[in-house]
Amino acid sequence: MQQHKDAPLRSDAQRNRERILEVALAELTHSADAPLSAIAKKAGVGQGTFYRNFPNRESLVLEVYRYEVQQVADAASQLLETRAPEQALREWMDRLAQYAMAKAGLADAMRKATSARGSLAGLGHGPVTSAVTLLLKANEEAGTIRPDVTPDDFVLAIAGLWQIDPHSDWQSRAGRLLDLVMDGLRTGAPGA
Amino acid sequence: MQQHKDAPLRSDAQRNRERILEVALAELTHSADAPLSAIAKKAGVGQGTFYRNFPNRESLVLEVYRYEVQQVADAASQLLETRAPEQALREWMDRLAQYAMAKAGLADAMRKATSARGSLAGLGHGPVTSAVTLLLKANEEAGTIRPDVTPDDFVLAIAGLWQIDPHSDWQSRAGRLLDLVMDGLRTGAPGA
DNA sequence: ACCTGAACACCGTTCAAGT
DNA sequence: ACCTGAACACCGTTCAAGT
Repeated sequence: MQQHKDAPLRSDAQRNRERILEVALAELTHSADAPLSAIAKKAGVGQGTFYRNFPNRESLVLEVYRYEVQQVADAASQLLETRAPEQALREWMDRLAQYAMAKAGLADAMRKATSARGSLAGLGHGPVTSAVTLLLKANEEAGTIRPDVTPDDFVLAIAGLWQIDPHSDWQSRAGRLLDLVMDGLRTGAPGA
Repeated sequence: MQQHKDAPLRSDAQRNRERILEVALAELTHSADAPLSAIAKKAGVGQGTFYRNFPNRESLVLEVYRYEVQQVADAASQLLETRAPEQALREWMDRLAQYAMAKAGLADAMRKATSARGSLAGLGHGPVTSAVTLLLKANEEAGTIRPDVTPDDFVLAIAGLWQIDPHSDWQSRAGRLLDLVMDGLRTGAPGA
């Protein structure tokens, strides 16, 4: 008997939750593996309170970046309105790279949000997959990319992004990778 | 004063080191994050002995898979002798995928062996990079891929491999990814 | 219904004492 | 020169006691 169906949190509980998220955003942005205990402490809540809200690290990370991830996802449809499908796709990828590099923890969140067995809900297969589906569909219909590319293919193809060191000059490395991916998406029939 | 210049290890020390590696291979292959303490225990050595040989997890992983990684790297030149450059490249990628999927810990080793800031020696930038360089060069000269692809580009392009769950049916996902990468490598001029 | 903080478990790392 | 294993530090997780 933990919590009623959709009962709103008690006001103090809600404040606690918000403070945790606030601190976590700052902390995780700085380094992706900041200790959870340190976050609890800085947020001024006990360990138990922390764990009631976020039973494990993944649930915290997903929640912290839910807003940012949603924003990235939303950019897809906006780009499709103002640009040709091909450009929209490419610019979206650039934005994705920018976000990932700016926030150290976001790359992890993305990996989990897109990974098949991310298990945990929230962004389950979520908004990013939807955004990708949208972009791929638009491009397929415009004939700018081949018609057999799945969102899963795409996510694997850009996985190199999450491996780039945000401190080095990631710009050129990411750019070259995305150029390569775009070309791969464009060309003709797949192999045997 | 730990160890003379190239003095051979005392025989008991050498046996210990070998037993650790033996156990570690089995253990890490099964799950990539097996506790180091468990490995030490199963190998029948004290914690201190373990740490003398492998000061951190990475050094152990690199050493454990040094042989396997070397084998994958060597396959490159062998393939180039018996096959057309394009086929050699593609088959090498397939082998890479197979190894990575068979050994849970090897994917991690690969990431570290190829990552720019893997820091630790051993496979520093090592044999894998050499193998990739070889394969890319042969293909560039044969005109089967574009001439501006660096080993770094390639490593980032196939990074999706390390993200595939070895327990699911990885075959098709890896295959589709590698098809896509091959096409990206082949096509004409890069973007703006 | 929610909070706190001590307590526990686990794992990596060090080090004094042995041979 | 090398080994052992107890001891320490750190972090995640649980839970009895409080309001």
